[in-house]
This record gives sequence, structure tokens and C-alpha cells, in this order.
Amino acid sequence: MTDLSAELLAWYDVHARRLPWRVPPQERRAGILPDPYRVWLSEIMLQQTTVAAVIPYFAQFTEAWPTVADLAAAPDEEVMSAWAGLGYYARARNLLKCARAVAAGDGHFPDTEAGLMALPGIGPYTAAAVAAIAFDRQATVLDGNVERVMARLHAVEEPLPDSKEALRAHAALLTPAERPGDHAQAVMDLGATICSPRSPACGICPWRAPCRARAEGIAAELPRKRAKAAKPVRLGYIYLARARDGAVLVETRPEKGLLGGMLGLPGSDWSAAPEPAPPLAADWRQAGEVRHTFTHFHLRLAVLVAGVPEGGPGFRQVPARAFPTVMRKAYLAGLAALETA
DNA sequence: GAGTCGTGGAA
DNA sequence: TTTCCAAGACT
Repeated sequence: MTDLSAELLAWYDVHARRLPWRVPPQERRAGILPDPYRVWLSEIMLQQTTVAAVIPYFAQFTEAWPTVADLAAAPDEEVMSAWAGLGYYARARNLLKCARAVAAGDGHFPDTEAGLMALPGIGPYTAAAVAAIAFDRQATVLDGNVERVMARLHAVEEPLPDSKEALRAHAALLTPAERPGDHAQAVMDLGATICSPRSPACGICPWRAPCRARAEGIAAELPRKRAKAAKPVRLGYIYLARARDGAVLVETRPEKGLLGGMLGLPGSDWSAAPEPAPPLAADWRQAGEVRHTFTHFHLRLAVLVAGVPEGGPGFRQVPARAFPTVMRKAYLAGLAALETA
């Protein structure tokens, strides 16, 4: 173990964040490891998602489905509905595929990176994270935190993603044979709490002394990233048809693509010049506009509403929370317009 | 390798 | 208001 690793672990022993899916360092040092199911579930939820956003979803999932066998046996729609609002819905579809693959095997998660990588939704980062955190394998995690910490520690000025393999090599050299799971969590905690993207707290960093970016006064500028393309604006029409009993016309979106597999309201395509596409003949009236921004475009939806005497095929009573956020916004805007009519 | 794929909070 | 971006994976 290098001095750097030892200093980081000493810092982690004192400053580790308490998180619902985590076994604290004191217990890990006594030989207690977390449930691989909980580690895996948390890592999938945490992909490109903040800890604060994940916490309530993690609580709900582990309450509803305490084991991987429970999750594997759950109906698709229940799981997709429970995931609604968390984003990146391919994660939820792959979550179920993965749980079912594990349950169809011996019921246990693989304890190696290669074995984990073979499962749906588990890529290089998540495989390393589960191997290290759940099984204390000497695996090197490389997420956004680790990239940032390594870029600063070694003053790597080449922009991402070109520098990724260099950063991975730096991270691998620091990964200790002892306590690799705590090391992985420690680097990420350091990145999340001290070596933060905008204003790093270098003054209290355990790696303050060896950090080259800090010495050069460029810590806050690293890692550099190539400029991103501007987001275009897309337009669309979306329709809320509501029966007297409160049922609304909904659809399950196709498995692939944006909001795949999620519940939605019917509507037009989303483009520069969409054609209106009412799902049924009715007295549609304007109920305002909903704006929403996705990863690579801005969306403005014209919401149209109509009250219909009776429902029919596709009409269901649906709680707002069952929709992905953009659909939830449209649904609530439409409901408000119907109320004031 | 470059695009696709969500969301909400912070600055 | 706009931009950035958070424990990435998949195609």
C-alpha cells in the first residue's frame, strides 16, 4: 500500500459518509461486508444520479423487494412505476433483466468483475464497484469522481474523454490490496465532498500536499472537457383525455428509445414542426405549455385537454407518480386546466 | 468514437 | 434564465 492510499483510508475512517447502502469502515474492518444485492441496486441507481435523488428510491425498492429474488419476481409495470421520476429508464429495464438472470442462476451475484460485466446494465464502472464494495476485490473504480480526483492529483490537462485511460492508469496504481472496497468508496467520497467540481476544498484535503493541480493553482479547472453541442428545441403536442370517472387515456411507450417502457400520454412526434395527432375525436382545447429539458434537447409541449363522457380501451386511473417527469408535468397541467373549465 | 438516454439542484 | 453536471451503459 502506498502512503497516498494509507492517508486516504485514514481520512475515510473519520469522514466516510453514512449512506443507506453502505457498511461503515469500522464494521468493514471487522470483516462485515454489505449485501451484494443492495450494493448492486444502489450502484445502478447512482449512475449519473445524485445521492440525494437516489435515497428515497433505494428505500422504496428495498422495502418492496428486499432480495434479488423478490425483484426478479416483480411485474415489469410495478418496477417501471417505482422507477418513474428517477430517469434513464433503460436502467430499470436492465435492472429487471439482471435480477432475473441472477435469480435464474444460483441466486447470487458473481464476485468478479468479468462475471458482473456479463450482466445487463453492468458496465466497467459498476462491475468494479460491486466487486470492490460487495466482495472486497482489488478492482479499480473509474467514475466521474475518480476521474476528477486523478486529473487534479496528477495535473492531467488533456481533456476528457481522451485522457480517460491515463486517468484509469493513475487510479489503478493507487488501488491497494488491503481494503480495496473502502478505498473505492473513499476516492468517490473525496470527489463528492472535498474535491468537488466547482470549488474544491483543497485546504482540508488529505491529498493536499501531493496534489499537483493545487500546486499549480488549476485544481478547479480540471478535468478539462471538450465543449458540448448546444441543445436544439423540439416541439410537440400532447393530449389529456379524461373520462367522468377520472380515468385518462394513457399508453405504454415502446421498449426502446426515449422513456422506453414507461407510461405516457398520447401525442405527436417531437420535432421542429410536429403535426397535431389527437388520439380520438373530441373537443380539444389548449391547456398551456409544458417545458422540459432532456439530456440533448429542450422540449416544449402544447397540452390539449378534453373531457369525454366515458372511457374506453386505454383509459386508466393513474396516479401522477407513475409517470416519468415530463409526462407528469403534462398530466398535472392538463388536470389543472380541466378543473378550471 | 460519437449519440442516445432523465432529472433536479446548484451556481 | 441558462448551463453544468451526478457513483455510466448501450449502440
